Amino acid sequence: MSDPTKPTYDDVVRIPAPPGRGPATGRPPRIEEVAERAGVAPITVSRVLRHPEKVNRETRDRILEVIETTGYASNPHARALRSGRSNVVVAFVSNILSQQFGLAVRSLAAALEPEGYEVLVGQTSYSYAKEVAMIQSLRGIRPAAVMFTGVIELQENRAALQELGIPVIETWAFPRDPIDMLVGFSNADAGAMAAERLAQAGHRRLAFIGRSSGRGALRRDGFRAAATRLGLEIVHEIGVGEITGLVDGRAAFTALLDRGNRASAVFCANDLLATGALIEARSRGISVPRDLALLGFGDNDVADQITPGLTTITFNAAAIGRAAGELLLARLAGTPQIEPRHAVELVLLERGSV
Amino acid sequence: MSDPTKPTYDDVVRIPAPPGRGPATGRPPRIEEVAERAGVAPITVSRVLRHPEKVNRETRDRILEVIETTGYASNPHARALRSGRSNVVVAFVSNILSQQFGLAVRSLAAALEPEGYEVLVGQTSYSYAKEVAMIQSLRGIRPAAVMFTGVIELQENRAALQELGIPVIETWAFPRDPIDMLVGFSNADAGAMAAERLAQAGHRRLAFIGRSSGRGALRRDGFRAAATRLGLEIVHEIGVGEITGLVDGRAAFTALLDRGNRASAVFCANDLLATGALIEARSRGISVPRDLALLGFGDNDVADQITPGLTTITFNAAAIGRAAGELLLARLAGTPQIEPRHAVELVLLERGSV
DNA sequence: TTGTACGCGTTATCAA
DNA sequence: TTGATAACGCGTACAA
Repeated sequence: MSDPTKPTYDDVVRIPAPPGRGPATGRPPRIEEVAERAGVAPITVSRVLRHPEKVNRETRDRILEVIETTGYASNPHARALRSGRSNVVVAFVSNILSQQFGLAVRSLAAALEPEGYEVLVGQTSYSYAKEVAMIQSLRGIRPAAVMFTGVIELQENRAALQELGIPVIETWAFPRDPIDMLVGFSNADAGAMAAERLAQAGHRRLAFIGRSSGRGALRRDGFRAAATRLGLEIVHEIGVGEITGLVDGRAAFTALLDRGNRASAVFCANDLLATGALIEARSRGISVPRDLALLGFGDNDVADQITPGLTTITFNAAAIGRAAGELLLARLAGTPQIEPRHAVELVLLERGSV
Repeated sequence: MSDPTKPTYDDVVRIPAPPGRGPATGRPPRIEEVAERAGVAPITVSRVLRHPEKVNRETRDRILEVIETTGYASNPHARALRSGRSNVVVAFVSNILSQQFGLAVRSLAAALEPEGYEVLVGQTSYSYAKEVAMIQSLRGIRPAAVMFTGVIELQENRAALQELGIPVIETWAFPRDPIDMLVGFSNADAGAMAAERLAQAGHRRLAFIGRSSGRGALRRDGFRAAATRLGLEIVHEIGVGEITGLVDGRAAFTALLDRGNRASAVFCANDLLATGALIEARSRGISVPRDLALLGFGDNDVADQITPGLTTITFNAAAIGRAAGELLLARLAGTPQIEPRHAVELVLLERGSV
């Protein structure tokens, strides 16, 4: 198409520097220089930054002014090396492409950054090997805290994380025994809500589409249990592997039809799957919800924009990040008596596909 | 809905530790311990890790064995402090929720991690203030390199980045004068391709929907120039601010209709906008492409799953990350004579909306 | 309230 | 090819 060897140049706008101090240049200033200019010892400058209340008001103001004019910022490596602790909070997501995880990480960062912490994102890719490697690398980085968008299943990693001696937040589930702190919701309850909603709509024969490990399995188990309790029958279960896009939902739905679907309603344990299923159904002339009801979980961006809107069970991902940030700040500030579990509410969004 | 105060516990699977070495526990081993066990000085251990060719083969093998059994990994803070350089490569994305940026970062990480670099993701949120602050913080972190999913517009930041003295990669555009290295495509060409494709389909009166700053503006300018050249008329331009979801595309399309649309084809400079527009058109009974043609840019996940598929101009985001990784590795390895610009090909994906 | 002395763990530099 | 020494920049521990 375009000739990649001779692209037209883009006339990118160049925004001139505002008058005043130019860009910080050369070597960053060290604490010693700030101390000299302010006529104090380096340790006093350090105290102004770490324990301002321990420094005389006038001295502090003078030092702060020098810090301001020099643009001094302490070297994070030296700080981490000396104190054995850094201001980095590492957030691990199992899939960097997930919108929900992105929202949670974003609000975590929004909560922590004003307090001087830096949030960095790592990816575990639903792989245990990767998870082991990343947790090993934490031993060197010594972050201030770690958050996972998920829970840790490998005992080995649970132990390793505990040994780090830093706050650890697990999310996206509600296990009996979190490693340390928890901001999550019950996946079992989500599955149960699904069965209840479909029963209420009069469905008796149900199908399930979802991952057969991890959180998908937790939702499936809750779905199964509630179905049994309500006297419903689960006539098909389509297990899927890693979910990379809408295409997986289309494939799973096709598999359901290939097996001669006998269900009148389908619970998809993930909205990407549900949306894909909805698109596939429509392309086959299957009317949703008239011919078949579809219920999703997780609420991604597309779910409420397609027609009919996808009815889904969801929660506020940003609220998870926010609550995680607040828990962490409390713990890092040494607040005693923190309730280390926070439950996020599940919500049923009615949009017409059931 | 569910009672958030009493969620059901999730019975998370616990995967037992495999037999063999337990989790790394306690303080990480220091180089001194490794040296003692191997009967050498610490510096020799360091050399085995940094410049293995400078160490006698037998000595090296003996040290490597001790490293293996102890699980030693050097402390990144100490290393960065002493050597003034870390193994961290920082990738800044303007929006952590973007799928395309995610793909690029993912393949950047895949290219760099085998070589011992760690990729950390930061977010600039399309905000200059944020960008200034993050670049300032780089002075302390001293990363091995930086990548941006975008180009830097503020002269102040361009200068600051140059002063860092580390490799800097800009992407997602093709400016005349990149700060350092560049892996991008021409947004002007993308706009031109759009006009050409619509002209070829016989359209004479066009509309544009997109951001009126940044890369959106570059595509618009290319679109305008080509339209003029081809004797087409751009009868509407709908500028949008920050794009957060499909809803922005719906709103922009509605705005277009409110202005009494006279165009027979619309170029949306972003697929989220285009998909939103397509959904809005469908919900209003406007047939695409019969009543109105829609052409997008960027190819997100949804674009090829909806009906009709969105015809779009795109590129391989993963290839950008990969090429950036290779350029960086070459530079970091000190390879002389690197061509610091890499152009990625634009591709027209025909899917029925034009 | 402020300062002195020292060490965090590593690697650059120079010497052997 | 290997080692001794010092220094990276900061903050803890303790002293004044």
